[in-house]
Amino acid sequence: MSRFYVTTPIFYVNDVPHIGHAYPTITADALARWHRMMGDDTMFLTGTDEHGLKIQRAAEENGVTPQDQADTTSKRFRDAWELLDISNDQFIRTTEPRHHVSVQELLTRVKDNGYIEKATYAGHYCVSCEAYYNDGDLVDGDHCPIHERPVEWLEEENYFFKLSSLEKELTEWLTSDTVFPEGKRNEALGIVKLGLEDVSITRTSIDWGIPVPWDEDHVFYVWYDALINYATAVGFGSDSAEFERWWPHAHHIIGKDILRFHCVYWPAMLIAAGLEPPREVHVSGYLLLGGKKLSKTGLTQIAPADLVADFGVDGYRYHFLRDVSFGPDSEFSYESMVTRYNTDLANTLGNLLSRVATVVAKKCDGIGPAPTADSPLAPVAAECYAKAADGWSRFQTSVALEATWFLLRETNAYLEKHEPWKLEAGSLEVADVLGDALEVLRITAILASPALTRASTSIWQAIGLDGSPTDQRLPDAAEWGGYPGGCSVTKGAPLFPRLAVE
RNA sequence: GGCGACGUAGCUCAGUUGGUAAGAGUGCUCGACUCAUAAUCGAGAGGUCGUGGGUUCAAGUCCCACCGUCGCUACCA
Repeated sequence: MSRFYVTTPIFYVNDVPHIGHAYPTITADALARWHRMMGDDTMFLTGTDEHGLKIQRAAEENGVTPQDQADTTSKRFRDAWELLDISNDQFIRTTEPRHHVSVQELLTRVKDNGYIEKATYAGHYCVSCEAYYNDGDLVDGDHCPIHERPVEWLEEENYFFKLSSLEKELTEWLTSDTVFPEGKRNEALGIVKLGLEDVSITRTSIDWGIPVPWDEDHVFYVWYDALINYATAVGFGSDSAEFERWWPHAHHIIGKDILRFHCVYWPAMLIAAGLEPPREVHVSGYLLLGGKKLSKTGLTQIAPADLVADFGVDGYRYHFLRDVSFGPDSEFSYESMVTRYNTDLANTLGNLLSRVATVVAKKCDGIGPAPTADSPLAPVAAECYAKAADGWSRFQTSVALEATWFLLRETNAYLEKHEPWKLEAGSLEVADVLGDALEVLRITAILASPALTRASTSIWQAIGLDGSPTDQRLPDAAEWGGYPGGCSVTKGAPLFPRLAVE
């Protein structure tokens, strides 16, 4: 049995959940669900990032404490993930006591190992980014290039992390199979090749953060506190046996905007602390609207709940897992969501279940027959399973689902070829054809369950099986012949009612 | 300026280490069917794999240049 520890970024609580947050979270969720079915020891973590100047100021503006501010927004993320059937094992918040202990412990180790020193830092600071900028990076003289707001001049005595002394170790780590896709690994490698400068990791200008244990005037800069959440959640600083169990099996899913932090700073911190860097980092692109970043389009105003209202949880999840190719930037469009829903979910899958259920009712008295061992669909199912498993293992969710749907299309063609609705009721041939189709529905319910958390169970029940698809164990459950026959097949309301094209 | 990514059918994209006459879905055209959610099935049209060179028996897949889009980074200031 292998271990699979998957994480999403932890989301900053100045922003409410939108589809840009939901995308990596759904991806991580589907992967976690797949690995659970594979029988892997699986841990799925998400959470919220709650420290920093921006939170402190937002709280002041709202007339509440930073903790209140964090509590409110953090809950909105938990609610959003509940709505989307996110099956995270843990939800970490960086304001938790266990995280404070963990951060202080990890960075103390870094310091004890000689990787932290004191120096003065001064520069243009963007409160929104929580980052310093060089003059050349600014636009319009004094505006942050990301937020296009004026930066502020800050000068403070800080502790620095001696990143520059870890180039060799980082190059070594990045040269192995660690960052995906490969292009992103080269990008990270490029950052290291250009030469690394030591980075400031503490602040004295604010107090909404985790105190530096060896100097009470300082708190850790929010980024360095945030990264450590991945270690905290699996027991660093609190449960060494648990930490041993999960680390370094981490698979981080991130957006390309935080590549530098996850592919350079984070592994460097771990190495400096005498720990192993994460196993893998998977970098996704941006969701775009009209070729522009989500954050610049107003699309962040679209709450997942709005789309769930139109497409259902399954429709929402399926669209992002199937239509977004993990890695490159991806164009978001409502129209393509409608198309995908209608063709794959309503037509290919939903309609297949409907027609099979109807014919079983008419020709087999509603009792689903067993499949045939030598069905021509058996090798197709085996190949689709292999491709799907490969897709899931490479974080290529769209590849995995495309492979799964191929089996459904072949099954529709198989029905067309044998026309069971024209055959004699109760005949052997009609039982064979319908048994094969039901077997495909059983296998598909399992293979699609990481995406279709609800419909997969509906299909399972409609073809008369007990339990649920998520209780099945792969790869055995995907073997042809698992449908026992003799089950009562029921035709319910359409699984995915077609959506009118607007 | 330096480094890097990307550029494959109208659209969205697969193409793992170079090798069967370029793939899928969707869209479009034609035909079939009517069990089914006006669903399904079949056939077809549609690509100089950004452009131009090069390496090789063989390149979408490697090398160089250029064009386009984007990113990281530097300097001048």
